[in-house]
Amino acid sequence: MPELPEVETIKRGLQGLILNKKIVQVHVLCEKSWRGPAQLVEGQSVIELERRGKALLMKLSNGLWIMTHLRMTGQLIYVGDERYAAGHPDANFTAEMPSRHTRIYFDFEDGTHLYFNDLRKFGYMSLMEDEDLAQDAFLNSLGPEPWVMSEDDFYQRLQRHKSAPIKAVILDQKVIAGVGNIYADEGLFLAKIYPGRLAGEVSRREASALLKGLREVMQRSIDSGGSTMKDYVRADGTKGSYLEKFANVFRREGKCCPNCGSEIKKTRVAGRGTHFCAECQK
DNA sequence: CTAGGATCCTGTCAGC
DNA sequence: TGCTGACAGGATCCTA
Repeated sequence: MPELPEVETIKRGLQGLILNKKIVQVHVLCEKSWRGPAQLVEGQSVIELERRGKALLMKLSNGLWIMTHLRMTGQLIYVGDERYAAGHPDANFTAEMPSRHTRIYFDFEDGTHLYFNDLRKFGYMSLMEDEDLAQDAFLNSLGPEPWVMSEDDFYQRLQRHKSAPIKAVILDQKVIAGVGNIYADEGLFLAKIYPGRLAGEVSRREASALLKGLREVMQRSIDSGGSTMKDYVRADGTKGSYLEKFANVFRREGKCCPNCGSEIKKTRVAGRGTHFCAECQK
């Protein structure tokens, strides 16, 4: 689930909560979810947080890094006097920690905790040295961040995958970093491009609109605080969804297109659930 | 090199 | 109620 805006939200949220706090113990409840000698983390503190695409990097005081990839169902939950939960939105946001989906957690010196939960165990935390980071296959193959890439570069990259559906191409992290299923659908909607169109059929002008659309919807998500506990549980206690804050089509099948009023459809493109307006997106 | 499908894992939901 | 299959906000590995 967590795509670029969600990871950015986590990064910003944790910034004020865990920075420079000494980690006294690491609990690895699921071996699959952790890579590296966990004891090297104990006694250290997080001195810096970074994000690359959908990966979160925590730099430790001893120079090592913890790279976290949340994949489909990962979430990070900080519990202290205040609680901060972000990532894949589900009932764990408000549940007692650790829960049965907690894979790893950290105890800080001040008695607070950080929990890494991941229902499907696709995500992981990896302890790395500078050298490992420099050689990491995933990080090295990442395409540029949406705000860094030029429109020309984006168009050229699309042209390298002429016979794949445009949606499949923008989901490819080697093409552009951080786009996942939600923002792919939303960006294509804003650019008025049908997700199944072959990338080779996308014009230079449309590519430009698509890059702008992706930036716009991601920025809107980041500005409104991504997926956190706050919007999962509304002030009145009812369950909300952060998608309400920016989504025009995602998980809105059967509802009205905010643009033209016709019915939003759901189909499959590139093996993924895909939402679009057949009137607006050609 | 690209494109497409299976795969990792757990849970939920629709349909019988 | 209980079973079965489809599907899920991701990325990799394998094959053609």
